[in-house]
Amino acid sequence: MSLFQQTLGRHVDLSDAEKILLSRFEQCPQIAGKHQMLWRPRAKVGELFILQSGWACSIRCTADGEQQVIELLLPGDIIGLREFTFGRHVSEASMVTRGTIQPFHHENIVDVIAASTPLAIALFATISRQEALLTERMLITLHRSARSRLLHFMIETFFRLDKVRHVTLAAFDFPVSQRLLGSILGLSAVHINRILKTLEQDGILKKFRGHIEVYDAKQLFEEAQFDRDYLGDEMDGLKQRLAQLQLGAASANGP
Amino acid sequence: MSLFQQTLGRHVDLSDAEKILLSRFEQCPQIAGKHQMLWRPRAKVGELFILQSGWACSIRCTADGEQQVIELLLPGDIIGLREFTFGRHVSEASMVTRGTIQPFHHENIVDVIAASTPLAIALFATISRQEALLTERMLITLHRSARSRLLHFMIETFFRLDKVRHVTLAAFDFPVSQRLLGSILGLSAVHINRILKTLEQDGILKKFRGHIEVYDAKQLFEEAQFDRDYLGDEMDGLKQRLAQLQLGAASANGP
DNA sequence: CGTACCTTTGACGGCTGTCAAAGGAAGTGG
DNA sequence: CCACTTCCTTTGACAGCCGTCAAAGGTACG
Repeated sequence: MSLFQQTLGRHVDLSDAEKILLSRFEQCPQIAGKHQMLWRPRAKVGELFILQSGWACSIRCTADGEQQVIELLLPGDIIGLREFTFGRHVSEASMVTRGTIQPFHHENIVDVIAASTPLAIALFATISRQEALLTERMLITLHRSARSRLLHFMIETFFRLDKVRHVTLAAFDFPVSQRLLGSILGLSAVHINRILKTLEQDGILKKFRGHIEVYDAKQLFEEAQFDRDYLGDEMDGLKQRLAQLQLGAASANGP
Repeated sequence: MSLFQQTLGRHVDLSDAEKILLSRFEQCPQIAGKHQMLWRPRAKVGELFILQSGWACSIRCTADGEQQVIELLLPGDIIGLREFTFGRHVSEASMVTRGTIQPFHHENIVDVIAASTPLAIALFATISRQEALLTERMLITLHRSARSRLLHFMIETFFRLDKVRHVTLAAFDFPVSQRLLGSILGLSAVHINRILKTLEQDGILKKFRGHIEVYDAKQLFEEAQFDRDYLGDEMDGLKQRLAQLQLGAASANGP
């Protein structure tokens, strides 16, 4: 099963027909270089991308040339999902590392929604989870210290990675520069550096160029006050109704 | 045309059949009192609400009893849309003022999505706009001063109100206490008060209990660096594809 | 008429940004 | 393989925004 099917399949059970529908999106994979821009701000919304490998982010560029990172995108994520109903992009998107992307036209999402209610719901669940990530980040930004924010972001990213492909907390890849961390968390790169230094001194973790080593997971989670609830994939309340709908459709179309 | 139809109709053109489908949601309106809680945190997701009149908000309550406001909801908004695919609520919702709400079960959204692709897309557009609001608020929180944040929030709320029912910038209702403003913007009530005082001294605006009077709109917009892009309803790129789909469906079902 | 909440004001302190400068790492082209 | 450039990391000094605490007056609601 492909990464994309796996991602949407976290929310609903996919039939063979639906897998075929999705496989149409997974053609023409492309290599995207580090820092490659995927669309320009204010460009008409057209191509979206499934991120197969590598990390990406969406960015807002302010009038005074500052770069503000909106979200970090990991393998399995759809780049641009948040804006596919807009006429024009309000953000720009670019690769954080080199990676593989599969472009598709935003109109194709409409076709999928029209063709399969379960997939439509799965897409809703996907965008809702994305919004939940954003909500959590906003609340934490508003109410916690820089150190707690940084720790929380590292744990969140670890869990998101772990869902896609098993990684270990003790040591995992984390190709995000201190400057980029600052842009994501709304802190200066200087301050990020100071925090990282104290984290190392306190024996909690060490970020060493492209990866993180965690020395004291217990204290890490304690300080970050991490609550996994918002990362859940389950959709219990709706699966039942989807099953009813499919039964109804089957009997209507049946012999 | 009802408020709800008007809200979804901002994104797509509604057929008569779709209006009938939506009218099913708009039964049994209820009065909800000030501060009335609409669901408890961690409750199973069940009833959602169309807000017909009055203001509401969704809230996260932390372990230490602090209240963090996630979003402000205005007439025409769907309360709980962000969480309808989740098994359990991660937030709680409550009324800011007295108002009217129309409850419906979250499974009904699935039925609407199954019954009408244009309505499904309109719901996507709605949730995407909600996410855009959140994104904007997060970026502004991360990168702007408290004063700029407060001004920006006031303007945003004005435009959201103005979409639903024409209001004037010179004087409009704004039933949000200084404490609540603090919870929304992640500032202490004390600091909100200090900012409001300077805003009045600078001749920009005055918040007087339940409403705002704007004295100097030009300077207001200038300081807030307000950019309307993210509030747009248009969905140009997808309307065409929706029309194609409907034509296809019509010829398939036709005589 | 009393109680609870909201607003207002002052003093103080800490977290975090800005500026500046230097050393290190990595990618590029010859 | 080396020189060069660019970006990233590290460190120090200093300033300012905004939170916290405390207390008093005002307002709404029962």
